[in-house]
Amino acid sequence: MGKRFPEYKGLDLSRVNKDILKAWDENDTFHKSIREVNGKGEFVFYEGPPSANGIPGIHHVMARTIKDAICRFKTQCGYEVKRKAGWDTHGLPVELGVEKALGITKEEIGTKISIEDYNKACRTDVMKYTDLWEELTRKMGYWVNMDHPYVTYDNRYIETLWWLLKELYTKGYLYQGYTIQPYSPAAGTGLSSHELNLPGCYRDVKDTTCIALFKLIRDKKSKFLYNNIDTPEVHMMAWTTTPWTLPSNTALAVGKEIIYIKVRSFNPYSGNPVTVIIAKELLNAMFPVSNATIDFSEYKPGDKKIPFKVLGEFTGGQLEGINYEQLIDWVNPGEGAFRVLTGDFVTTEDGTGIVHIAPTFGADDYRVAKENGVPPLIVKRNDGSFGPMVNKHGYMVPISDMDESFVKQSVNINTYTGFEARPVKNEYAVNLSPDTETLDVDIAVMLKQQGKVFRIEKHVHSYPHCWRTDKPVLYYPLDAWFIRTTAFRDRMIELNNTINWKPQSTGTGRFGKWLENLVDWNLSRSRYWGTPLPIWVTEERKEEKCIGSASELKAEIEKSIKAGFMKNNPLGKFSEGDNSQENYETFDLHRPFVDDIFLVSDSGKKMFREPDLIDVWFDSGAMPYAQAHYPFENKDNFHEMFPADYIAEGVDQTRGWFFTLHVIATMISDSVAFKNIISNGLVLDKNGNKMSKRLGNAVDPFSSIEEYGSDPLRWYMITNSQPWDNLKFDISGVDEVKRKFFGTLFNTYTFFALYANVDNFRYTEKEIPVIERPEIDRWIISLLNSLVKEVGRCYEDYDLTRAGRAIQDFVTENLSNWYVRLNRKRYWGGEYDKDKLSAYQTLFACLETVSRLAAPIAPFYMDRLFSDLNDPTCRHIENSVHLVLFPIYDESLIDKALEERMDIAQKVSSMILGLRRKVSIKVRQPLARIMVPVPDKYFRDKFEAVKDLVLAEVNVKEVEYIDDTASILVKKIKPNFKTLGPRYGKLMKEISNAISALTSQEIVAFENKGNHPVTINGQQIVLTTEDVEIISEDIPGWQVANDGKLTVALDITVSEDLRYEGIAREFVNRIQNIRKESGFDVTDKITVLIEDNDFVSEAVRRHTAYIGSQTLATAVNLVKNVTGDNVREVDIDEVAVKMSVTKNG
RNA sequence: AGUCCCGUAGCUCAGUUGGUUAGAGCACUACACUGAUAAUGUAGGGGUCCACGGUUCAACUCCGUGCGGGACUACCA
Repeated sequence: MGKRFPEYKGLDLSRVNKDILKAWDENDTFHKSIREVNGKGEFVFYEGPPSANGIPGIHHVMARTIKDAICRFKTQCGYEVKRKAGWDTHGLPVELGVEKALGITKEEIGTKISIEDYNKACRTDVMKYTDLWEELTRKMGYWVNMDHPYVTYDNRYIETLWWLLKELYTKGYLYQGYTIQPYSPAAGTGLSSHELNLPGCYRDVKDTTCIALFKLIRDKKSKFLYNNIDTPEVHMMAWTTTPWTLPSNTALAVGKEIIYIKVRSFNPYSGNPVTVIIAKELLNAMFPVSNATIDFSEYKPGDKKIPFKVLGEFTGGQLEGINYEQLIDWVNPGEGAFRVLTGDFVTTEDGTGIVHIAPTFGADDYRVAKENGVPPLIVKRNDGSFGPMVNKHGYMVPISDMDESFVKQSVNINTYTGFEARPVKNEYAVNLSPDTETLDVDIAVMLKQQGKVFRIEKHVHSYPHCWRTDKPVLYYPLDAWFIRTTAFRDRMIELNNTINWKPQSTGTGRFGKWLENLVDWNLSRSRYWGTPLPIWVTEERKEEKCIGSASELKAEIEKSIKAGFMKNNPLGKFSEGDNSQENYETFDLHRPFVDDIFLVSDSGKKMFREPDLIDVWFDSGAMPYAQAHYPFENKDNFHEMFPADYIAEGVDQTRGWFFTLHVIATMISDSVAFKNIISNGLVLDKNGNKMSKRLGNAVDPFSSIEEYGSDPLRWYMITNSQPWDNLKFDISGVDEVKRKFFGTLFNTYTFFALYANVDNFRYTEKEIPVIERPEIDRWIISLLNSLVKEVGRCYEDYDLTRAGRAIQDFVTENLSNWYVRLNRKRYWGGEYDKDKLSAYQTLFACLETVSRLAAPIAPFYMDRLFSDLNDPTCRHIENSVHLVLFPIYDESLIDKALEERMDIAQKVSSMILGLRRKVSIKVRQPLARIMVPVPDKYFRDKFEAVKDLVLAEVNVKEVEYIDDTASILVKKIKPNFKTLGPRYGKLMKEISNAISALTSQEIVAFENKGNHPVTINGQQIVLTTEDVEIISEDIPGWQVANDGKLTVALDITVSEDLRYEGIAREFVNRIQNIRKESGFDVTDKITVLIEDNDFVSEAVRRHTAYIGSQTLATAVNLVKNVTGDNVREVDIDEVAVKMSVTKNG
């Protein structure tokens, strides 16, 4: 005798979680699952490295379930899925965390704490929650290989990054440029965006603003503006809150779609006539409506009210390309400047709808100028370097600081002299008397004198301030290293089109649009804890070297030692070609150690490392290469691990990891980095708010797993909504999943195990061919095969949600609620015959297949279910569902006609039960017959096949078919819009009316003839039966129910015979209850004594055998007085009857 | 500001290529059922399918414009 199927008291998924984890450990199941079957090869998955300096949240369970499920599925398909774990260790969050913990600021690094100690702290801090992460990974059942995770701070990892950077550098794709960033002249440092978001940083200040008048140049392009005007010139008006940037103006921007108008008026300061251009919407902000009526002849210079007249309108697009004269001629920027551009950032919310562009002092300005080939205004300084007109201290560059020949060539000394060396904001100067006019005011006054300004006014606006010095921030060009991603834009778009995105819209939309608007990747970060830029330059920046490996660095240092720039070699102990961790721990490529390495240039000059770090996104984007320490290792088998078949992360990574993976793979390997991708949405709290520790609405994954186990959590997250929709996480939903899906599946198994053990079913008998099994078995087998097909297709398509929902639907609706419910009697009692065996084999197959289908999403319980089924039967050698291949469906077992028949049976049963309910006749009371109208010629055969099931389910003896011709049916007719619509179009409404107007006789005639002519608007139309739907709606005098085309009537007459039978069934019910209450085993034989009572005794007499067989009673006796043990009084149709039920012998 | 996602019952979600009674589960109410029982069945209430326009014989579905929620990116002259 083999093992029994384990039986359980209750379902404790938390317990299952723990037990299965233990089993996985003991059997080393995970490592065993990393194998290939049938030569399937590898399925490459990349793990997006989490940062272990934060505590894992419930959303990580979501993202990781998506990763895990696909990997498990592919394993089941026979692929080897290696999935190396990794840790993201660099970056700002780590640094900020350490700064907070140590109570220091960025400026104090290097003074209060050495960079070395600081980085040491970062290195420790970043791994502080490693244990928690590993615990979550384990408990949630996320199978990822943690044996040798890649760590981004590892020197080997960094070495690959350097190699990649050198590849880019050598090809000319890594270059130095500048970018406009918030900069504090007082502190001499750039500010990061989070520093600008510190409270109190944005402050209202009162600045002098002005609306400057830019004089257009009259040529072919601008010709149309000079029609019907009486001034020689046309000016464009542009507002600025920073007049000090006006000398750096090199362009104007308008909105392409914005409507602009030409206005004739007067300069308020000089009183001279002017013609100006302004956005139509802002006309009245500049020219009050009331002034429109003032006669021009009445105006005198100096008048407060200035008349105006609109002369014409045009779009911004028409203005594009027009040239204008430089507003302030201090420095000549050279060719290409002073053009009107179009920019999408231009609005008509304030100002004039025309934006003054100073590429050196605004990020938008910089971008739009660059895109249009407009030069920034840059001066050459006497050290040979170039820079904006304002120096790093916030002063206008003194002429003495400029390069002599540059001054001669490009600077107007006459006009500039009065302004040079002045601070652009008075706050930057130390000893300035408080009443000193600002540069803004003086520039405005100068423009006023020249007639180049239309309005000067004080304006209060919000402006960012440096949180350290309290002084205003400038947007200022700062040096930075860039990757020339724009050179690969088209190729990246092309490659992106080959990627299978889930959802597709993220790929074509969010990601695709991002690629189209690509700008070069700014790689520089002025921080401490990260991958250093491997570039050394000489002091005058003429010579550069990019280092691409540890051995190269070691060799270069040797040269430097020879040249006398270094005393010893920090990489002295490093031996080339030895890829061991020990060898790579003999040195450190981080700051400050790399900063102390000086190299020698080819011409013999000392070289210093560029102090920047690289963007951490490069770290993670380079992960396909760096996790393999490519090309120092894995050079020959790299194609086996690149590109990835599949990755998955949150949609917030679109511009992060997804992008950097794509860029680097495109630029280095001319390939995609991943072929399939699921980007999931956020996990919100149940009210749709973002979870945050601060608000206290964050859900702790550990306690949820502890309470429910991982499976319900995983199942809920996958099936509740599509992963890319935000998930409103509600723990009661997890509870529901537990009850509905896992509870039902567990119940089904328990039911099976109970009887299989009673009958000693061990699946040792020969398999009964499906064709020989009863209809209902073939039905569930057909559905099961359909399910395998559907679920496999969904998984293949990376659609976990549909897969999970299909499984759940099968288990709860078809398997449990229909198949098992209708078949209960086949399992219990009776002979161990072919029918019973068929029932066991069928139910076993369903349960076992479900365990394999659902294993990717619910790895714990499905493993339990699988082994519970497999241990006694040994159908598979493997002891875990995760080592067994995914089921294969048999198309020949899918019988759609059978599925349709059963659908009819389910609907009819449901309708009859509804009717019983309506007339309050219990299902236990047998009824004589139902009547079913036959809607078409196939129906009768279909129904015959499922007749017995229906009759048993609803406890009715007979079915009677009613033919079409019978006149007792009341028919209803409905037009079939799908066939009529395309044919008759506009006549539909009339046809519909005509059809509904048909009488019952006409409908019958129509049915018999097969067609029916109608006349609509004088047009003869012949309707066929295809064009309408005829249903038998009612049978007068009967209890009738409808569902779509199906109609059923119930005969509710209860004859004496039926009455007695009903009472007998009542007894069976009571006896079963007593058995259960008394704690009898299902197999115990009993003796039943029933009080001899006029009302019920006839029923018992007639049905003694029936009662006995149903309740395993060896004797059912009527006695005068019931005595002895276990005497009870039960109610049979409101009559009290005494009876006793006792266990035999 | 741009790009993308979402908006269907009190809640969570389905809704195939447009076709006329818009579904399921949960919750609620009532009544049943009970050898699967931490289940189950039947019935009921509950919907301007976010709004407005358009295309069409016909729109929850397609198009446009808004509104609301969310994500990312950029920024305010």
